[in-house]
Amino acid sequence: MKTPESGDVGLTPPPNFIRSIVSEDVNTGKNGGKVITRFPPEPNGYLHIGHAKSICLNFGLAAEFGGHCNLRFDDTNPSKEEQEYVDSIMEDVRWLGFDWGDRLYYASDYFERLYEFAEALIKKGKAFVCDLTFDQMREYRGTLNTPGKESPYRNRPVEENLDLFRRMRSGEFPDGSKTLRAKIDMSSGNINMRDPVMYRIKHEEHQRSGSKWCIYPMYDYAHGQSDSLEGVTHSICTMEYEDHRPLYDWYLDELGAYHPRQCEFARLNLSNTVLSKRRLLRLVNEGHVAGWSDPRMPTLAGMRRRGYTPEAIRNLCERIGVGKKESLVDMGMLEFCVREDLNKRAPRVMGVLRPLKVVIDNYPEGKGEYLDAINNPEDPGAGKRKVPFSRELYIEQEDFMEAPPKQFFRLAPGREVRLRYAYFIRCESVVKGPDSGEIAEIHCTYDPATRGGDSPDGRKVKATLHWVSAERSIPAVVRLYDSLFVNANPNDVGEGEDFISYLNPNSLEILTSCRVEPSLSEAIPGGHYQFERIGYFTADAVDSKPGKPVFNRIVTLKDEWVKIQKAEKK
RNA sequence: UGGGGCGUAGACAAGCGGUAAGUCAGCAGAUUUUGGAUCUGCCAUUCCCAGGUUCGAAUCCUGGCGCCCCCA
Repeated sequence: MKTPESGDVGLTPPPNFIRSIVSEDVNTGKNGGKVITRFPPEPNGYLHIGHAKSICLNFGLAAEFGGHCNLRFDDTNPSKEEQEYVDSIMEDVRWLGFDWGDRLYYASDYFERLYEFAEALIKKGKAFVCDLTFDQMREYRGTLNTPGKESPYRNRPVEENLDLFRRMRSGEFPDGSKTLRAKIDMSSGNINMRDPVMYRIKHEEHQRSGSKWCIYPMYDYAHGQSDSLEGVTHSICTMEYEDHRPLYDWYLDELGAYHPRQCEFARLNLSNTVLSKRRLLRLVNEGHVAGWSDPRMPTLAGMRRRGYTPEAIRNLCERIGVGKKESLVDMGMLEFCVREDLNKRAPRVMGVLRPLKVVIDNYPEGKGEYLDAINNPEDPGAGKRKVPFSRELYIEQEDFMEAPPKQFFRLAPGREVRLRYAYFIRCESVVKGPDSGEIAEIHCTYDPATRGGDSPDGRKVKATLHWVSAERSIPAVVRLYDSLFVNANPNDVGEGEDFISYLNPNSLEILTSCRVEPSLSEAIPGGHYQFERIGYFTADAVDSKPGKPVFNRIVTLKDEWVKIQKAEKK
């Protein structure tokens, strides 16, 4: 999968057992050497990074073996699905960089075919109409350790089943009064095989088929047959469906239909966040986040808003591999992927998050000048820009210390540092606030001979600071995001505990008095920038406006100094 | 007292009978007008445990143990 922004994704995909299976099937000429996969989301939630793993796998395999991947909405449940989700899913898959072409399908389009299959099974004596209520059915099902009992309706004659099923379809019976069940084995150790329900009655409007149907197929029944109808060769799903495979196979075998091969892989877990639909829904509904696309959410919509790139996400998916083992991928891996991507292409800019005023006493009052700054040292083609310098500047509060520890080599009284692309400055004095004793501003002198940042006499400084002109910078709002949860695995909660209690109270900090270089007045919404020495940011796609930029922090830069500080605390 | 799956470093993950790849993290150094980036070196005598087979086992066999999923 190539994109204009990054052409190196997926060129040499690492080996994994699913690729081996597909590759072998291709080599042995199975399915005529064709590979057709599918991504089958249920349109009842937003896609998250766990889905991205599946999307990358399915579309990636199809691309690698010259096949294709279908996008199929598994919209068999009329009560839970909404157009909002359908739209967001399509947007997210496209954003990730994949294209299903004209292969957009809906399971609901197969309702008629699915119905015919069901009648075929009835005629074959492999399915029956059951009058057990929901509760009775649960009773009859048995438990993990005890076999179930056969339904008293199990041996209805074929003709009666056919008649009843047709009347179910025509709307003669109320919701829940009857189901169509497969006749398999009530004593199976695999509970999925204990005469599973194929159809239930639901007098509900379906968003696509309207009121045409009042019976709807169950997932297990609809899914495999949909795969079959589409000629899918490899039906790739997550491990929890491994138990369902015997049923998947059973339907197809009894029907004598084209039989795709189901393969299961372990779903993705990411540290410090949650990826279950139920939990994400709770975060949204209980207002812990500002909706599905809150930049802290692991949804693709949220990650996009946060500023993560599709390249980074695809790279992550490749790096983590595909296996059957349950795992918890460290968020650090994702962060590495974004840094790696953005380092190559994000233009560098200067912005001061927590400003501290610096006055250059020996710089002429009223004077101003423009200095050359390199847009991206990693990309010579990115060119240069002019940054305004003046007598009064802002630097980062944390770049100055009155009484620095030994390892701090930024600005301090009497010490000289470099202002990036500008001059060497030396701190001469500190002015404190009237009451609090807080540092109000610092006074420095500059060395005119160091213009641009080089010293003709070869003297060295230990630090280079970013800065902005007090007068010629513009205000900006910056939102600092951190992980949503404080513990690595919020799913792993003790008895009676709620994952909500592990929410990170500091997952969002909004800074409103930031100053950024004037070029950022035109920051492109959704564009990516590296604030030198701080991190990668995106101009918020919704809130950022010309002249009034709003930035989201995607990820910090690696920072040796915070590491040192942490080490010293210990 | 059923069925299915999984156990290789702090986190991922190759390996498929010939003597433990790679990535992230970590550590050390070089370099650096971002304490960024880059570069170099280090980081599992051992693969859940115990037996067995073999000249040789992470890989094969037997028996344990642990974790996950399925009745919701």
